[in-house]
Amino acid sequence: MPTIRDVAKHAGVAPITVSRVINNAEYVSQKTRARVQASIKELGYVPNMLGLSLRFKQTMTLALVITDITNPFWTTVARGVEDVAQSQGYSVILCNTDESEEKQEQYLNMLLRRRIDGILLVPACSSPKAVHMIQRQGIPLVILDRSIPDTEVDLVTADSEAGVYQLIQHLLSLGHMRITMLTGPKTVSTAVARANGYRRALADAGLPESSARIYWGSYTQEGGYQMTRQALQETPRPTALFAANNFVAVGMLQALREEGLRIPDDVAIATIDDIPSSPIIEPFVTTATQPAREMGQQATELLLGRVTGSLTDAIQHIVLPTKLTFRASSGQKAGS
Amino acid sequence: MPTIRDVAKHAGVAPITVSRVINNAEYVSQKTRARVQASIKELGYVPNMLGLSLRFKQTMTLALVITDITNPFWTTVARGVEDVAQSQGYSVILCNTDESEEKQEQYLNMLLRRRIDGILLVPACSSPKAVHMIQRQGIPLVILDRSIPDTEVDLVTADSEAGVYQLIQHLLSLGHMRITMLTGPKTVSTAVARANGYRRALADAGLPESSARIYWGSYTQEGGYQMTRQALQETPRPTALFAANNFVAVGMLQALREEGLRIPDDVAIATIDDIPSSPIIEPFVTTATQPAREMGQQATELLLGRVTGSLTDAIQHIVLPTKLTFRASSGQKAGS
DNA sequence: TGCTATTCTGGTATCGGTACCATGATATGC
DNA sequence: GCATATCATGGTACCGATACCAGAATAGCA
Repeated sequence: MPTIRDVAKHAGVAPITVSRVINNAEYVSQKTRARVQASIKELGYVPNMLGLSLRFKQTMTLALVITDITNPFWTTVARGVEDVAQSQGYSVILCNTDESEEKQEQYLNMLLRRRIDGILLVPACSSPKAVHMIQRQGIPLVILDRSIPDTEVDLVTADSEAGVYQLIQHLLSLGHMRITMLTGPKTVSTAVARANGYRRALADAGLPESSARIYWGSYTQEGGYQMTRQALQETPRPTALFAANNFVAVGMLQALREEGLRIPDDVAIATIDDIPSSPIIEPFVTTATQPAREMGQQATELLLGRVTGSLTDAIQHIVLPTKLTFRASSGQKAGS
Repeated sequence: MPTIRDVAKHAGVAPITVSRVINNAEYVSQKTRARVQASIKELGYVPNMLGLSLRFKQTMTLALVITDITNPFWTTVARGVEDVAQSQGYSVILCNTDESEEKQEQYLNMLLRRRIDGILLVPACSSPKAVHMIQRQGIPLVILDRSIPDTEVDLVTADSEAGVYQLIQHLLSLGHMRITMLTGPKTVSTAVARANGYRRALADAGLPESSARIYWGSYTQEGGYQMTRQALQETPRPTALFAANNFVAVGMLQALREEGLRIPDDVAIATIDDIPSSPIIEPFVTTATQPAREMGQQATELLLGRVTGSLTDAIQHIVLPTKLTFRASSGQKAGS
């Protein structure tokens, strides 16, 4: 692969002159410019970014560290990230941690060695260790979706606590008095926030704390299935179930189908984030949807602000509203 | 950010000695090793890969250039790619072309400047221009999913032609004589291959060429909707519709729902690749599914074989079988 | 013609690693 | 005690770009 020196030799000039031609700098005569351009074309020369990256300490690369790209929510976030990055000339390296702290640490170490310009991180756990490691190296960092306690870091989340609050209020207004919450692990901030939204809605409705029924599990289909099985054992049976994420909702629906329970007649349900729905039927489940693409875009814009230095304000916490959609699964007529 | 020279100075040794400690090379005394490791820790030193990349001309980076990560098929492919790459120490840069040749070219130029080690490409068009540009630079390249005519290049595809053939055979065996094919643009090889599978099945069943009804559109929901609207105008109306990809199928279902046509009683349907299906109902649509994750994995293994030089065989064309699933939408009982 | 201003071109150093070779220090064998 | 082998360490150069400064060529003007 030819270098700038090969081109220079071929054109009978100095490397720096070729550089000036490439970058459209002033002070290159028409004759020289044409000769150099001919040489570039003939040799198929492509400038090597690595030299520049080494010299000027910027790689024009960001990293997106998420739990799993096959979750449609993260897919959409990723698309938002890539769009904004691309529009400003940055590339995005994709990393899947599968919620494993070990995998996350491996990835982060690799990213630091690569001297990428900034990191978008969905933390696999609530420990601030990873954040401190990145901050110590002075790499701009934006945390996505989940917060980390007692940590000064830019953050972009959706207000799922409010989403849950409103949906629980909605269920209460439909007369449900026994609403059970199925959420994620206590180490994941969104799982805790959503449980809090649930508790707050009950309290504001004047219900005693003891009326709260919360199951802590994993944010997976299997977790949703297990928690639903347990929740249905309660006597009296809950009249409504709330799934704290879309995978939990899928497991919940599976368990309800196996039990032969009708929705919403036997049990009403609601959830956070849409579940995949077949185009042959009307979407069915009442949800509070997080604006995934917008989260990706805003997080990337914030990160690039830090990277380029155009943004020097204090730490930001951007909270985007969720979008409520009331459908048949909660017992309400669709569209209302 | 400290360099190897900073660490060397701090530990009172030469940079090369620090290098030896980092790489666990022989011939470093215990005492020196301990002192250097202490300095590394104290300074928070992280080696800079850029120096190595520049020197040894490898960046340990691959690129995945697809049309759109929000399509679940590509998402799954991407996951397969990332898994294999990660296991061998490579990172993956993600690029969405949105089927635009211009965007593709921009991305490829950027990737060449980055001196990435290899490219996985889903071509936005059937022109061999992009392939030639990459091959001229000597960058290993594997084409995914779509072939490019008259071009010598490694290729990983699914045998969707055979999948279509079998599904059409299946529809014929159920007595359908008027089957209409809704496919993608003529410039996309899979759209052509799937049309060919359709024609071959008709021919082998002894039907005249004139019995073929093929609509060429775009591989999108909108395309599927438009083509279905047109197809339903035919008299006599088709008794079965075949959608050449999952997005087309979604548009098709939408149009059929609007027309109030029942599946399979009024019209039978089948498609390539699963469409998202709600967990509240049984999966419904008869499909030939492409093994997306495996395609990503095999393509990446092939690519890394070329990158590392461990694979020097002739050009390969890996064709993976599709998986047939007969469900209710074709008029057959589920599971049979 | 001589002087200055402008245009054009190039030499050298640098970014952060490691390969290569050289050299000094210590251990081993007879 | 001396030759040789092994261990331990360091100096220099290089990968491919461009910044910085220097200097040469030309143009403009009195």
